[in-house]
Amino acid sequence: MDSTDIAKIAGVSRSTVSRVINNYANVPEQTREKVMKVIKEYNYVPHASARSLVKKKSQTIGLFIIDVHEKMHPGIYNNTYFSPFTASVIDYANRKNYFVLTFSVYRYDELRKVLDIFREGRVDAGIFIGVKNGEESLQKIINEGYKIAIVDYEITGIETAKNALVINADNEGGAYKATTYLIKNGHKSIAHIAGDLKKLSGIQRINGYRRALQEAGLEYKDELIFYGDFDAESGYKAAKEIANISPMPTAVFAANDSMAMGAMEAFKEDGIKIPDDISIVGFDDIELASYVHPPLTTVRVFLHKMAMLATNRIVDLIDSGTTNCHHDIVAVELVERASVRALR
Amino acid sequence: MDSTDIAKIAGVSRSTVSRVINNYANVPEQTREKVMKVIKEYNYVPHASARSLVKKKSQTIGLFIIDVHEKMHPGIYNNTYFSPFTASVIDYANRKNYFVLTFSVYRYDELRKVLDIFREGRVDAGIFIGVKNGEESLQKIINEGYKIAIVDYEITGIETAKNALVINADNEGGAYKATTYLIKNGHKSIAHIAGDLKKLSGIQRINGYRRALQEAGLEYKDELIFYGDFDAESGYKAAKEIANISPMPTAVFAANDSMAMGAMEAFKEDGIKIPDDISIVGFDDIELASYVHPPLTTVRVFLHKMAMLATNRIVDLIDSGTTNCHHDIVAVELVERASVRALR
DNA sequence: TTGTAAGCGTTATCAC
DNA sequence: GTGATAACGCTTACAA
Repeated sequence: MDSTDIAKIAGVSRSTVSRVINNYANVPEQTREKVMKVIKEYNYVPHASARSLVKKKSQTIGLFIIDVHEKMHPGIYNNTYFSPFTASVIDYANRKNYFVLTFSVYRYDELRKVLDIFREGRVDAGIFIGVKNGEESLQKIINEGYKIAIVDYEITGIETAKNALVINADNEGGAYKATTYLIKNGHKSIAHIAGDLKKLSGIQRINGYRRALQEAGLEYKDELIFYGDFDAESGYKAAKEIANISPMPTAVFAANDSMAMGAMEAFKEDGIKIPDDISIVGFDDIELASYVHPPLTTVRVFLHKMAMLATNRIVDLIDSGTTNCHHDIVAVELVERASVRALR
Repeated sequence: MDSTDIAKIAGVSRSTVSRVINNYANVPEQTREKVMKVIKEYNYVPHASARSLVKKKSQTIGLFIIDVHEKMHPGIYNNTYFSPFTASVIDYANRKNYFVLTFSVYRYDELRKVLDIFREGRVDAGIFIGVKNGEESLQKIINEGYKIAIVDYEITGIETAKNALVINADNEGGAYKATTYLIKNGHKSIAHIAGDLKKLSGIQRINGYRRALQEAGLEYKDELIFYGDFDAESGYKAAKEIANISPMPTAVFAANDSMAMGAMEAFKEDGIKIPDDISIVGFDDIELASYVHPPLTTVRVFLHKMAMLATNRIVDLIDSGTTNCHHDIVAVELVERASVRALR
């Protein structure tokens, strides 16, 4: 059942069918109804490929979840972290009549294949999350002029990036808040479990920690920084080391909740009580954070809001063609739970 | 940069370029190399729409997450439950060179739009999860002959469904195991918080509960059945009612973990200790289950395995064209944690 | 207002 | 082996 058939049955030409389908102004109500009746009757829908071939528009946006881990447990993809982001992107895109093609990238070399997806014309734009800062394959995509929105990223070479926009959480501010919160609670020796410093959020969070210390007149000590990778296991390892410091720091600021939870587990194993013996603050406020014991004090990131911004902005970019290169910074908020103790 | 350009530069015809791209046998190594060189040099990739137009194949499968709730908190999509399923589908599909178009359906009437996605030729096949049993819109899709795999569903009218396959967890067996486990632990008065009985899993789980009771010679009592909808809130409400029964049942089998956790919260509020005062078993083994206190004893469903089966089966169906209508039942396993107490 | 015809970028058929 | 040529199903000038 294609437009030719519909045209024949309705007694008009293919062009007229097309005009009706596309809601052209210059078709009289009478013919419109006549054609619509046949369209409804035969459940005619224009073929997507034929349409995008001529319109040069696929009406779909690509969602690229980059989830690379040092050691990959093959077959186990537990990136529940991206779940609210993904769900929101799909929802907002669908609302604006866009389809979403989702990809998971588990190794950086797979990112090269992503470029071809754009070249094939399979997507009109892309949304990226989880990319390490300055990633070469991504820069290539930007340089070829494809429209993309990136979460947790910093675009270099701004003049070439007329079609790239960026959405970040206020990582620096959040880390500052978290650390300051610990300081206000009387903590003076605060360790930091840093995240993956190849990611913008990793860098910004350690910076916020540092600034809070400095502004409070506390010394930033290298031996209190533990380099993780945002995974729980690295938080666990860091905590094992922290437990061996004497005197032990009274508090830990972890760059995300997963590492905070890994650390909690390690402390628990060693008989170190939270928050009695050590306080801990995380970042992200993932679903689990409120379920662990004690419930984790953390910095809430509004991933769904970031998804909304990314999607709406990129759709605007496609639809309007404007090269209004945005950089959004989404506010975060400290959520106090029970993993921090006030000293003295 | 299209095939015409490549052809011109390489000094051959479009047909030859096509033959090279598609790895046809009858092109000599020399021309192949000559053409490939140009293709590489100009990063030529065939246009997806043009290709699927003529091949009548989009090389993408649709993933439809049906997530309808009675009362929808607008804008908040917390379906972390589907996350491992989604991630696995995408991964397995990508491995077999398929793309995945994902949709979330939050209201049943939106399901009608899904049919058009098939008609548009946007997807070669679809995978559905979360549909209520016998859903009309889905039956329509099946009847029009589209290739689909459904999770948690029962296909009626088997002769018309040559292209539909089904993947289910062993819900009945799992519920039987869970209930029997409680019985073996000395429980005789076991309440059941049923799930959404419009879903196959809801029905099968209550059936397994019933069979376990019967085989143990225990009476199935209507007043011990509480009708929920798989959401935490309904579990919470059920527990509030259970707490008022006297004598209170010594155990509860909830048809999923969310309801079990809702129930735990309610019991906690009422000062009812788990497992001291009441034992509880859930179903699914979602990530949270091991983090709540006490850690929840539950029945593990291998969603990623079901995703793998669904994806591989549907890809086979597309590629081979065979109408080998499968019905898989994926085994489940009881995971003992700390929410059940042995009586006496 | 409507129809004819060209074109979107491929692949498939058929000669040569 | 390779190159015309005709589809694939649609939109869009252009003509009428």
